[in-house]
Amino acid sequence: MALDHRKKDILKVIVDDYIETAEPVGSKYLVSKYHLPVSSATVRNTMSELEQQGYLEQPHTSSGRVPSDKGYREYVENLMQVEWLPPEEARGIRMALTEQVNEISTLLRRASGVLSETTGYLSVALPPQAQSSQLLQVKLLMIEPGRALIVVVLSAGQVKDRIVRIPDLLSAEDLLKISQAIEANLAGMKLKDITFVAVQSAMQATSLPESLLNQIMYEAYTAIKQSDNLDSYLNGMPNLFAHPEFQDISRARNVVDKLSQEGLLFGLLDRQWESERTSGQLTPQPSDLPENQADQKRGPTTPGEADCKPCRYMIRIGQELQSEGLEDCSFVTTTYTLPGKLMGFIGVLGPMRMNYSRVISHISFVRQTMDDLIARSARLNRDSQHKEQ
Amino acid sequence: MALDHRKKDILKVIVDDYIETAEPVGSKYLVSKYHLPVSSATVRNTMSELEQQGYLEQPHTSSGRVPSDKGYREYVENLMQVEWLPPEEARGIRMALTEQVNEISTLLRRASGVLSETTGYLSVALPPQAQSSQLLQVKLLMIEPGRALIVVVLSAGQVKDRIVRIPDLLSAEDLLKISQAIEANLAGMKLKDITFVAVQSAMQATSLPESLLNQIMYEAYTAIKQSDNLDSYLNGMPNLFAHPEFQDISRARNVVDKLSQEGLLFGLLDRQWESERTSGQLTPQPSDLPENQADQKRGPTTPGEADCKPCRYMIRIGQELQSEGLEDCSFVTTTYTLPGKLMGFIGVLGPMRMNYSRVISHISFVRQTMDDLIARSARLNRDSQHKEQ
DNA sequence: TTTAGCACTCAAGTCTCCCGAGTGCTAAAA
DNA sequence: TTTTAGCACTCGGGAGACTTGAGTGCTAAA
Repeated sequence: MALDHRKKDILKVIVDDYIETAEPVGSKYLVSKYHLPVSSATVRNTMSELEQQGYLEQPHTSSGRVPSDKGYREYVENLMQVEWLPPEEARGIRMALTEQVNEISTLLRRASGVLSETTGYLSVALPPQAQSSQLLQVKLLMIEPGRALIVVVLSAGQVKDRIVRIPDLLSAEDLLKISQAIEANLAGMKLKDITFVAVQSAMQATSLPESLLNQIMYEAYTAIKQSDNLDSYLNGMPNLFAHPEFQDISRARNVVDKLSQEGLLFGLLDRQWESERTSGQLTPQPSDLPENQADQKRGPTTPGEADCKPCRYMIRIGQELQSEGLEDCSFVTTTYTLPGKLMGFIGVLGPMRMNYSRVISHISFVRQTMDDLIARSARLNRDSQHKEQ
Repeated sequence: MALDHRKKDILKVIVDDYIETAEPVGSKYLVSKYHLPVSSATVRNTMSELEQQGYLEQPHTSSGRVPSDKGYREYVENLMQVEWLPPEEARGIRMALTEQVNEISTLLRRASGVLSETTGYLSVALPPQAQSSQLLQVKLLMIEPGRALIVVVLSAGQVKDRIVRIPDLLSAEDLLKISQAIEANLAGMKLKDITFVAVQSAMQATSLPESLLNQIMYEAYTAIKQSDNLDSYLNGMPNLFAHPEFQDISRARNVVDKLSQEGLLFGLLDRQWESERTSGQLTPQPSDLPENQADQKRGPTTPGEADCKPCRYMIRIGQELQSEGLEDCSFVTTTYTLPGKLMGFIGVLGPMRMNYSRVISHISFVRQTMDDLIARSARLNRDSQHKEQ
């Protein structure tokens, strides 16, 4: 069932061209534009076979062919060439990401912004799955009697705060006691391992009257548990409208609708999360990790950029997204890593006809740069900690 | 130059009908649909005069009339009737806003969500202009050597945190000292009155070596000053696509483009801010405060809702927005108030052909409810503080 | 196995025609 | 003086006919 050489060549050229022009491609046009060493009739026969095998579709009789989901899948797995980023562009991206970044949230905002700008599609960046983060600190600050600010600091520099109601009688000292007790008992635990009972028993160590504690216990627990509810960064919505597949307003609306739904992106990425953990196959097709095509090995253009190679990424095409309204879209995602086996996601969403090669090289580079920055910052901290001792 | 009675009637009916149908309205149709006591010829004459006076436009000869910017302006100022919210709807909104709200940011998120859902347009909610907020607390929490979390608490329960680099040598105690010094010197000041010199002199009271302080001073200053950079809440983008004026993708794109520009909304609202302060006229037309039309005085349907009356709001129509890309839109905004003369904004953006009456009644009610909730919460705090003494 | 040739298909553009809702103007009616 | 009836005119938009051209499948020859 594998495709012979000619079929591969022709399929590749068809997808390349369709990505470029958004027009169904025909046999004669193909031969003349790409100087194929065969006649249009031969191409026609090949196309016909590719169609029978499900790699191509015909919008209507007597029109050119268009890649099917399966065709794109074959293309991204075996046919396309991922180009390296031109060094100027790489330098620009690196600078944009490096400047003035103290927090992971700033880095994510930048990453998303850069991706949408350089690819011309929609991009999204999600903070690490905080459920696996460790709790580092919990602080309770009195705002005014009856209201306190609870600040939860997680590993990898994630911070979440929220205001909670507390019993009027609690003093600033009580709050200090409570937060110290929580920290003493829960610091270092993973968020997902923290239970209500754990919070309860931690707080009982404060020897404060139980009646007071009862009122704040639940607030503290939910504040801690929900601190994974961090912000996602989405950029480039207007970019989508530039592509011909979204000229039809109803499609555009479907997509915007979907993307506005809180939680949808998390859902999509959870699936990747799953498949990363089990490092197994994806449901629709074994799609992950096409990281080692032979034709990709030609080196980078500058030695300085040598440390960026295409990395683990996942591509979901059309139906594979299993999301009504996104049938015409593809989603390329990858994960960045933080110390402590934490992972977060960045992704680019565009029409199925997106320039996969371009997107992959950009997202790879952004991911690599993020990993570098994070690692460097972690190293700096380790060093300075070392120095202190 | 004032419009006589018939002209007013006819203009009102035209705008009403155009808002409902989005079709240019013609004379004969108008007479038969609304049983006007005059003939179509008379209506035609009147329309022709209204057009000459600039209240109506004709998309092309031999088509019906459409309101112009000026026509809408006359409509919202003198012609439309603002209906009260049906009590069930009011109750629903009130419940949605009341539930589990501890923070101003939650309230804003809810308010924006409710507005976009109930009006079917796009809505936005902005936090109070923090430059006029008072600084209440500044806390510095050690995250790890070299990095600290600075938490800035403003009046009205606004909280902003960010991670800053600090000299490696600073200890947790140093941080405590610094934050206490800042609080002691700056607490109670308005954000806009805080200068770099003030921070500087505050921190010198810590008697820490100047070399250490120099490194953190600027960070602290910018963290405090930029704490007004709070999040805005925008909902209902997909709603816009449902309206016929945005079926043309390029218009839709213009709007989405504009709205994606960080800062645009703030800019639009700054202008309102200005005009609220000087309580003077708006540039294009004296547009604010049409709050006392006589025909609006018929009471609410239930006594329970009696405390909600249409409030100060501002309507900007088409060109008045002075924003390229939003020429076909209108923007209805109002301000909610917080203790200490703080003000924030909520607004609804829709096609120029939006249902102003509906939007105004909803936004008024939401504003009123927000003000109530905020005031009640402030009262509770005052009471409990009182009790403690 | 490949190619040349031919007949066939069909979307999309263009042209024409026609309909109807709408207008402005004028002269008669109120 | 104001309103109405009547009439001629306008023009967007929909329906239908026609053309064009890029594309296909099939068959027979190279």
